[in-house]
Amino acid sequence: MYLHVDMDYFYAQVEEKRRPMAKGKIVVVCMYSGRTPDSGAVATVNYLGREIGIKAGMPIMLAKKRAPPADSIFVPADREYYALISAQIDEIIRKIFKRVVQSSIDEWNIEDETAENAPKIKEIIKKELDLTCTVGVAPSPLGAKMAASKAKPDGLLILNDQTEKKLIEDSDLEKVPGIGPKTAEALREFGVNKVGELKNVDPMALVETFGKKSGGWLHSLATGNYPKELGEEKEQEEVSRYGTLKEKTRDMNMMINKIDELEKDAREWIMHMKKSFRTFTIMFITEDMKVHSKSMSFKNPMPWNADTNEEEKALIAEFLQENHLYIRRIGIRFGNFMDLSGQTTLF
DNA sequence: AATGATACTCGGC
DNA sequence: TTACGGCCGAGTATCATT
Repeated sequence: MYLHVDMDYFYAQVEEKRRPMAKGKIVVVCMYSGRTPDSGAVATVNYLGREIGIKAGMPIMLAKKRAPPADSIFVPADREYYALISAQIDEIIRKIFKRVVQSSIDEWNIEDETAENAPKIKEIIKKELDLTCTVGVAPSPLGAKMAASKAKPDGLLILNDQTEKKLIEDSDLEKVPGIGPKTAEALREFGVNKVGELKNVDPMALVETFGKKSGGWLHSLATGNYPKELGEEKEQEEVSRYGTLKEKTRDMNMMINKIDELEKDAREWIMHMKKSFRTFTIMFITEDMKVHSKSMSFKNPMPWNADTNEEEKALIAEFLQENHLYIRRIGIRFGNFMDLSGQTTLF
């Protein structure tokens, strides 16, 4: 039996509790880019805002056009604070359950003998933090997550073998976690509009189109043969920081300055985690909003404060040579970590 | 031919 | 009129090594 806990409109709900001002208002949590006063995107919005069509990912300017100023507040996302609240929720959940895997800042997967404790999670989180969540319970982690999606906000939905099967088979393609707009569109080419209709597609054709892993998984949705186990908790494998440039540019100094600013934070994380890194990547978001990247790996693990200035410049120069578009946002990513401690056991 | 490493893109949240 | 973030892991093609 699996439980899936999903906090309701998490960032916006946390902001509602934190600001008495927000009571009864549309709350739009924004990631401001600093490019112009209102440029940026919506991270999330409460249900009052969703009712009038404001959505995550929407440009802030567009959201402002829809929101009556007197009835709405726009607040900058404060991820450190949300991470703190997330850690408190994590602690609460781990006091109740043994097998827990946190899958994002506001979602948890749990394995338990029964569904009995599902209402208890909701009660305790409400009582201790005054936050609502939705809990899905099902024979598989996938079913539990889809149950939670269906029941939100502030819901509880418990499925058995039959109702889980039905929920998945009757589901629209995009409502299955892992099927996005691209996969859904490609499946429509096969004449598939609901998950259950995947039964009619030759598994080989799915593998052909989507690759071994994804194709096999899609086929499993139709046969009911999808994974029934909780995954392992994994250590973070990469750390990245992104930023928006003041203006679109192809100027090396502008980009290097931004990278230097961004990587400080990422490197601090590496230091705190007592890691070394072997791979780093420069990410480019061009004026057409497309994402590109250039990466390289060192033969040996590098300390958190290793100087990578020359390598960064080389990757940027390479990108500029291959690509003629202006760059709007830039980012840096470190990965391929090695532990600096506890290596003695290797010998 | 098999296995592993690397570079890069996709997409969820 | 247009408007647009910052993360992270999964997946895959291709290259290198044996």
